[in-house]
Amino acid sequence: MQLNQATDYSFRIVLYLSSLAPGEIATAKTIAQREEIPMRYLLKTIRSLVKAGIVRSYRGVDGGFALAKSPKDITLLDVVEAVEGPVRINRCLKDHEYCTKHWVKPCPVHRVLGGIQATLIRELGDHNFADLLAR
Amino acid sequence: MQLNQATDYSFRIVLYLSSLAPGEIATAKTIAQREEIPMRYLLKTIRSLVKAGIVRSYRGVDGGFALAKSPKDITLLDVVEAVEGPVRINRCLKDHEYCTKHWVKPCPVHRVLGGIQATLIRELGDHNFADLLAR
DNA sequence: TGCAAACTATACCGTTAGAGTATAGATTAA
DNA sequence: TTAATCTATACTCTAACGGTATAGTTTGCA
Repeated sequence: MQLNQATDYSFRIVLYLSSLAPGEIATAKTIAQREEIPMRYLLKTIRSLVKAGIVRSYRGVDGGFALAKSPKDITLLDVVEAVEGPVRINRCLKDHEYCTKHWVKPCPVHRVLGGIQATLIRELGDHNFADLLAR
Repeated sequence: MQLNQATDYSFRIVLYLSSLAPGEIATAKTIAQREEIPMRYLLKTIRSLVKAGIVRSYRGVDGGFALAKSPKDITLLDVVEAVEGPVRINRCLKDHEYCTKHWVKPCPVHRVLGGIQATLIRELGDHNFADLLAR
């Protein structure tokens, strides 16, 4: 029931890139040092942000990373899903095999957890990185 | 970011015990069969519910398990915490070492996640097993 | 008294996911 | 052409998860 380390790093990566001038590029080395993330692990982790269209990468000399869109268009949810995939707080919400055991209708736990998960997703989606920076 | 199998089993165990007459005892074998939980794993898992004061155990012949209190006094949160410990959605909310890196005040991600976690905890605490059964 | 039906305690096992490292390769500016 | 960067893939180590095994304790009852 916990976001993993890569996600936590990713929050900090995106927050840092959000603090730069629009379009400004930072190298992996700079980000790693600033945010105290192991360099090679950062390189691996940031790939999911690139693939998700949150971060853009530039190869070669003077290359590096920059946000692919405006901080206000990136939410916590975007980052979580980029790194961990869809938010599912319980297996029965992922695989309907579970929880249909002794209930004709989906079991009540199933339904209530579904509601709680929906709230969680909504809240994560409600916070973008422009707002975060402003605080 | 997912509740584990033991927690899911525990929801079903408590829900089943809630459906019995007050004070009625069910053996591990019965619960295991009804809820399709491996018997030995159930015996291990249900210990945390006993230790948390949610379930009472009775040893010896005619022994078994029953709720230690009324279903309306047991919430989803009680069960989650009994099995997994306190709900912490991010490491920085567990260990203040993290996230204080480049911020004098706690970092904004930290603070927002704290709020989201509070909502999650409140919602889990809002649903008791009497309500769940009634649905 | 002794036995069998239950739970308890502890320890073990196999698999998977998480966190991080390593190596070789591709791209690009100068 | 070279050096600075990112990319791809694969590897390692550890801890947690899910489950099993064994031996022990408690209790009702014949």
